[in-house]
Amino acid sequence: MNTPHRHRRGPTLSAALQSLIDGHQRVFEAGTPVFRAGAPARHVYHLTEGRVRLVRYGRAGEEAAIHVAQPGEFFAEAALHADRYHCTALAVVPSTLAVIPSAGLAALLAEDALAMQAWVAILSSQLRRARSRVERLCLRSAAERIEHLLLCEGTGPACVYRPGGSLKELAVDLGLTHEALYRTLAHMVRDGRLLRDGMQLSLPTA
Amino acid sequence: MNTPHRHRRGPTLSAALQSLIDGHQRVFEAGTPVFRAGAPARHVYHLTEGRVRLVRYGRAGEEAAIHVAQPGEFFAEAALHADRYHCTALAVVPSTLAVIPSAGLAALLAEDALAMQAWVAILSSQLRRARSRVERLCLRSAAERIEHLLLCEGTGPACVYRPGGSLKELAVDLGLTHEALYRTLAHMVRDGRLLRDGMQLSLPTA
DNA sequence: CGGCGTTTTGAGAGAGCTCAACATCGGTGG
DNA sequence: CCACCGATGTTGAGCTCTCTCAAAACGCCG
Repeated sequence: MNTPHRHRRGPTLSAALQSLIDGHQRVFEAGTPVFRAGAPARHVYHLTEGRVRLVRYGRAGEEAAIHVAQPGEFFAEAALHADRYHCTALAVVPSTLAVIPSAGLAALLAEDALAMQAWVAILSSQLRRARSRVERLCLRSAAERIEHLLLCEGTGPACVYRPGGSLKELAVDLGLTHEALYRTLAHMVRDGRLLRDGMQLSLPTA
Repeated sequence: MNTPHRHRRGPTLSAALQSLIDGHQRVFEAGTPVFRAGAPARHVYHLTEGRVRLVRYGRAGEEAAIHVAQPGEFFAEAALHADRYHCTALAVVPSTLAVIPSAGLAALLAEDALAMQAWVAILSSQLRRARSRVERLCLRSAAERIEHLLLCEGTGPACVYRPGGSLKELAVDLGLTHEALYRTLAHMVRDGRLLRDGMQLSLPTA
């Protein structure tokens, strides 16, 4: 049922930051609210395992997802600077996450320059990836999105990319249905625009 | 030709940060590279006016935009933590921007706690908006994207939203063609799912 | 008035979504 | 060992929505 190592690549956390995470692990059942909009923003969170949806609600009760947190991600970082949460966080599957008092985190960042550096690096890295994903989703065709993914997230000159999870999850990441992704992958391989070795994708050396 | 106040809402910059921006303004002609991939990462940038594309290139020379910076945004913030730029930045129109030495910025952040706090707040805010936009672009229909925009970026209970620029620019932001946006707005107003007063959009109180 | 850009509407085509069927693989239990 | 089950992977056919190309109304400014 589990996929062992889902932690996304990114800057390494400082030891102090890591211990802060390790010391506040809690488990939330599926459907449980982690926090609610309007509540005092007293904690920052780090998702270890599972999935958490951050949503806002309209008058008519319609739901809008602001973000879906993945394992290895911080969320509600704004609790450091805001009084109250502006959205509601819901565990969509059984999830374990670190519930970090924002006061404690603020204190650590204020006194530990290394931790502060790590924190800024984490935010920068996440921002860069989110922006990249925005541009990817603005591309109209499935093939363009896949090429963009390899160019931006692939490693080495061949832009080798190995998805963290299943192709189904990759499809969600690309804003496609899994059928469209399968078809497009097959198409691109047939046309010589993509190399595929099982789960490993790369660009042909033109 | 110009739209006077394009600066996006967000945390206020500290005075020290603002003076750092004001002191390093430079103008780039359209098409001019601001920096190139592989070059030593010695500056962080803040776009005052214009537009800058951050791109990566594949083997075959194909271009992939990582991000398109808007006025009021910082970009290449990662220059604080990385040795070299991982992408190329190109001015797409004549642009004025602050070329901030990363060493100077790092020094300021290290000694001025207020500036550091502002910096973290800026990054958090940008990250939140980028994540929200990712979710918006994952929605399939134009109407859903518009509703999501109002729910996430609108103010007050009616989710009043006034786009910063023209509807044409808003369409780009939503990942739609301008035709699709115009049509969908008209459709939604006709169906009573949206209120429109000139440029001001809001949700009907259900 | 005469451009220029935005806004708006029309018609056609293409791409991805939806629904559906089937293959494949790993695990579970009789 | 094999039957069964669920999840992932894969392919097919039709439909819907957006994109594309086209044209015209509108506002703004020289």
